[in-house]
Amino acid sequence: MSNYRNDETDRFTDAFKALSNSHRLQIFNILSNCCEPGTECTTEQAFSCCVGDLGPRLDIAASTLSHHLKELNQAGLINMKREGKQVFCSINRSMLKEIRILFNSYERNIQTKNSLK
Amino acid sequence: MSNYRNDETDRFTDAFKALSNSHRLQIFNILSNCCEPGTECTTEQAFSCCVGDLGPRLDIAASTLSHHLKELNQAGLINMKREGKQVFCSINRSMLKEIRILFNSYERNIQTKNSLK
DNA sequence: TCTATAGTTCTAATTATGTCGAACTATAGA
DNA sequence: TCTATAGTTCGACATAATTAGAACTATAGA
Repeated sequence: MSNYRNDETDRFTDAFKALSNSHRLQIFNILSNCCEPGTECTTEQAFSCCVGDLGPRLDIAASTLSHHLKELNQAGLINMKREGKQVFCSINRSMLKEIRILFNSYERNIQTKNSLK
Repeated sequence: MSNYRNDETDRFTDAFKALSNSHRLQIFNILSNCCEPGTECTTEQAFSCCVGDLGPRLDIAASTLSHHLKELNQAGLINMKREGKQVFCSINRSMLKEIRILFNSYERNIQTKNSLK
C-alpha cells in the first residue's frame, strides 16, 4: 500500500493553512500585485511592500498583521527583508512554483485516468 | 483603494482550509490517483473511490473520515455520488481548474512586475 | 543620547478544528 | 420484514488558531 503522507505533503498543508485565512490570502493577493492597479508606482514599490503599507489595507491590529506575516513566511510563501526601519515583503516565487506544479500534477493524473476510458 | 477581499477570495480560503489538513490532502492525493500505482484496476476504480476504500488507507475513524469528506465537498473540491450502498468520491475538476488559474495569475502578476524592471 | 518611527513578542480571551464513539439513516439482499 | 453493510450525524472533549493591547526591540535622525 502506498503512503500518501510524507514531509512533502506536510510542506503543502502548511502552505495551504497559511492561505486558508482571508487576511493572509489578502496579503498574498496584495503582494502579488503590489502597486495599485491604474496608479503609477516606482520600480521599488512594484517589487515589494513594507509591513506598514499592508496594515491600513487590512484593518487589523499591527500585532495581528505581524503574526500573519510570520505565518506566511514560515510556510515559505513570502520573503521578508529589513531595510532600515522597514521590513519589505514579497512573494517567494519558488514556493509559488512548487504549488503550481502540485496542482498541475493533480490535473495530469486525472487526465491520464481519463485517457484510460 | 482596491478591495482585495471579496466572495471570490472567500471561496479560495475555504478551498485552502480544506487542503490545510494532512488527512484531507491525503484524500485529495488518493482521489487524484485512485488506482494504486503499479496495480491493474478497472476503469471504474480509476475514476472514483468509495468512502470505505479510503478509511483503511488513512487510519482514522469512519466518522472522522466522513467529516473530512464533507469539508472537501463543501469547499467544492470533490464530488460525492451515492451508488447503492456506497458513496463514490472524485475530484471536482472545475474547482481544480480555478485554483490552477489563481496560482497562474499570481505568477503572471509577478512576471509583469519583473518586466518593469 | 534622546526621540520618533517601524515592527515584533507576549499574554490572554474567544472561537474554530480534529477526533472518537455511540446512535442514527440508507440501501440491498435473504 | 429482518439483517448486514455503508456511511452520516451528534455529543463531547482536547487542541489549535485568531485577535487585540501592552510591552518590547531595532533603526534613523536630531
